[in-house]
Amino acid sequence: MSEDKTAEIVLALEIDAPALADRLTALLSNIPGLRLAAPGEQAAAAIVARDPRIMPEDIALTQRELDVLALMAEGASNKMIARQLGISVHTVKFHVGSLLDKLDATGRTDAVAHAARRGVIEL
Amino acid sequence: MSEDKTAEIVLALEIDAPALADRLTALLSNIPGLRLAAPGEQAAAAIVARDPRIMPEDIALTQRELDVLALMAEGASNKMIARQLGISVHTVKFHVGSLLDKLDATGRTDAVAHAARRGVIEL
DNA sequence: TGCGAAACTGGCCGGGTGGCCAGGACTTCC
DNA sequence: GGAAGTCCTGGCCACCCGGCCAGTTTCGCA
Repeated sequence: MSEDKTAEIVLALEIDAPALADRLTALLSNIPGLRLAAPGEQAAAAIVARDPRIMPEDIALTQRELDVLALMAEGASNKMIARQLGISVHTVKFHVGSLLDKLDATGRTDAVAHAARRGVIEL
Repeated sequence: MSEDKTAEIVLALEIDAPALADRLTALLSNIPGLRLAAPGEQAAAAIVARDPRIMPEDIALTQRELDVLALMAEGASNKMIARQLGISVHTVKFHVGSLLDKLDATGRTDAVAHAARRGVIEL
């Protein structure tokens, strides 16, 4: 398990589109210090698709809503969020309500999942 | 804006670890046909971390717990999960309780976030 | 064959959540 | 001077959630 810091970087290629995958394979196969992972092999990093359609502009969320959303993603309750932001629980619930509406979610768990899916927040 | 089929492939580098990011930047910055994306720029693909330590083998979750977890990630309530799996709400709550325990979460939202973070589920 | 672990179900209850109503203060834009 | 948008607060209430108690069956293993 010698972790030589000059060891090759193993990169996994996780792209479905054959055309793009082929070109990346060709481009990356002859780089000293870099190696593409064999199927199933553990890799330090992976190349994944970035479909632009997934993120149609950050959905109009206000700063306060983003604050609340971030704390929701940490599993914080309304009470904890209120304490953290220095506002009342009622106001938190107000913002959560707006979030559920804007994110088209049925509950706070769904809201966090939706937000994470479209890159509004990072888990 | 001609979409030449030999156009550069734009690759986003989404790696937190500075050391790895730097090495990848150095390795990938002089490859004809490949270009690293500027911050915020739309990319065809992205390089993301694949740290094995993050996933210490799928944490011992039973099949039933995985079923419940998947539905939780969809924002389903205990009642909906019960209906979906054909079991009672009490049993759902039992599994949710085990999930909270095993995932070290304070609530269902936190559980889904934790599970997504360590790759147990895919959002 | 006995024993424990896992899965399933139930009742109960305190507290959390989300939806509804209402109001006020502030800034920005027309 | 409005009008619109954001942010903040309160009360009320049905429902959901998570934790507690208890029990059952089923399974694999020693």
